[in-house]
Amino acid sequence: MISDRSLEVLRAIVQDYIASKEPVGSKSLVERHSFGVSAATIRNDMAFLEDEELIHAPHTSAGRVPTDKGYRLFVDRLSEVKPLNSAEKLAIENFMVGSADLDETLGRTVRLLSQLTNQVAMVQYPTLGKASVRHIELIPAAQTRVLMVMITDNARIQQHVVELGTDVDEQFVGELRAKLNAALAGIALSEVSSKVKGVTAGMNAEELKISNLIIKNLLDQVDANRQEKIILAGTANLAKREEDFPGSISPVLEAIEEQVVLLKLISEMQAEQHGVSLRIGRENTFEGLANASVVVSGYENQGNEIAKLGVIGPTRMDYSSNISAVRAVARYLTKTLGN
Amino acid sequence: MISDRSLEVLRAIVQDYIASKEPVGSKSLVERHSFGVSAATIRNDMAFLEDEELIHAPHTSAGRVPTDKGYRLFVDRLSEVKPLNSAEKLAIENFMVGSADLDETLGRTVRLLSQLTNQVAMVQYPTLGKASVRHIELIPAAQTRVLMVMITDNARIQQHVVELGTDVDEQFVGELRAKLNAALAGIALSEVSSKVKGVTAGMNAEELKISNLIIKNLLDQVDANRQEKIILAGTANLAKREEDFPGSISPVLEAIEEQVVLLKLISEMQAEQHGVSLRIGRENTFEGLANASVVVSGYENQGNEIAKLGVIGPTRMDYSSNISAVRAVARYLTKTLGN
DNA sequence: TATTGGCACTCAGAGTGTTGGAGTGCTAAG
DNA sequence: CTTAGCACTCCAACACTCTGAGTGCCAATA
Repeated sequence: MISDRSLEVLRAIVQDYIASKEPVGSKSLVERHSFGVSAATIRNDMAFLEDEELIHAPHTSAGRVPTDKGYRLFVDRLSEVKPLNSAEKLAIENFMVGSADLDETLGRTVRLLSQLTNQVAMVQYPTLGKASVRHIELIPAAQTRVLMVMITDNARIQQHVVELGTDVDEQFVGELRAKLNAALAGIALSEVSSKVKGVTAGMNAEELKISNLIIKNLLDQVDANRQEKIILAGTANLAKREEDFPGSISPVLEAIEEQVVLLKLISEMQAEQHGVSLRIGRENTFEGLANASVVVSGYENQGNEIAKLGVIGPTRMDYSSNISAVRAVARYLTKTLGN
Repeated sequence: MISDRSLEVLRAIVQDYIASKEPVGSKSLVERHSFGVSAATIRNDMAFLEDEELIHAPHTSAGRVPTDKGYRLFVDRLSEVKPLNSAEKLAIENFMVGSADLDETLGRTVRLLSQLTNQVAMVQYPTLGKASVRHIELIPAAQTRVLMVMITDNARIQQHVVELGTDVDEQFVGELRAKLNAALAGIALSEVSSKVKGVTAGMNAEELKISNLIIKNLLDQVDANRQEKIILAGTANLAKREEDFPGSISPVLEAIEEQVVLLKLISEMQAEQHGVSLRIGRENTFEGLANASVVVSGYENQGNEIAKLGVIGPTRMDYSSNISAVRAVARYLTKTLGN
């Protein structure tokens, strides 16, 4: 059983280490915090914490540093979420004012989050959710290809090229476009697959084949979150924190450059406490992020979580501030999308 | 007047320095190259080159390092464009095979270029060029806002939110949309501004006001290259080359993260020799890129340059290889777009 | 006049001691 | 359980030396 004082010691170590970036020893610990006991006692507690693998000594006769496990215990049980100060709140308000379309809103959001935390920020584009079809456009793009564009009423545009395998018959494509729009305009995305069936009535085999190709593609886009996308900001913050990443920052850069890695990472993270999800150091399955921590929160539209946003930084980060920043920005984004 | 041998010495210094990353001295120079003269003679030449500010000694009794001016002379007069080896050609072919829509093609291209050069690669999205309007969509996006989407027949989509200042009249927006499409579908972008005028005939003052707002926005999009966009790949390569950037890589990261900076940079660069444009070190007006060089080439569609692509790396980069890689990728992209 | 060998000089960087201080673990006493 | 005391460890900083690569200059030479 871990004593209460040991936990206090762990909290103190984490806090001091985050502040000073130096391993923290028993003596400076009793100086800076009022435990009411001597350094020797603290040392006993530290020995215990080390047995539990919550802290770790980089070498004999050095202070201690929290392990991933130590940080985890800290955020789960010892840290309070620091409320934003008024300057930060103001920054958020100002940043969001006058946002126009989705691209711009998300672009602003990701920059805001990176400025607020001084970390790398990421925002995932929303999934389609409850939107409905506004317009479908088919554009002959090459000899045998058609570009399909779907516009939804939540102002998103999805596009994809369909390879037909045969030459494009412009007139037929025009007819199909009209039929699709007649059948689907105003229809919720969730209803598209059922409503689309009637469209192919009365077609001959050749036409049917082409139509089915295009419709299949359309359906792919409707349910596909494969189209997901993440935008980043503040990559330069990594370089500034370079000393926080043992070895090099380049594996981290590589990881965040790979949309696939980020999407996988994000999708694995489900909200825990405070509506925020956290991965610390080696908890990230991806090797390149072994020295990084990820803070993620979902944001909503019409009451449903539609995507996530968050920050990536060194394991030695200020969890309290970052968690509260991520939460706050997620809330403001939810609010902005509500309008 | 610079003697031929001095130029040879400069070339040797640049080559050795790029290869070894160490300042190069007179002795190792005569060992590695057959000048047919002694080290003392080379030293005289080096003194001359230093007077001309083509090379520079980091400190007394160290070897010499090319200056920006030295690199410039090197690329302009001394270097040959290194043809790609067959492995590289193969890589390009394989990479481009099966590209589908524009997004994907450009995405592949930028990754290809970064792999080929081991530098940060960038690709600018094409300007609208000679495209024509395929479809215009107006979507009420909020109380007083309309999302305008323009689809062109070269498979590009531009969107923007228009703030009307008054509540959206859905029916009128629908009518306007129909009128715009009737007037503009199939019209070349260059013709849009003249053809659009008739649309507002017979409208009352209120309708006219709204229409003009939307039309103004439409025209903005037509001629605007402000909508331009650049995609990046291989940022992690910067971190790997960290020692090549005196100080820190973070100013460089900051610069390339700013689309505005990159766009300005690119727009200032007009093709020089070999169809490639080059900025070396402080030739970049942007301060953060003082230790970086930029290699850029345009790519074409239907015989017109529609946008640019290139790489960013340390001033001490292998110019020959990078120039040829940028050229080759630009050509292949041009070819791919031709299909 | 251009080239060369020789020479004295410089200096960064690597290697080696030396030292001080912060930190530890252990033990015996309170 | 806590504490003071003590012996021990080891990093970091500093000073010092040494070496090798490199330089500039000069007088001799072709």
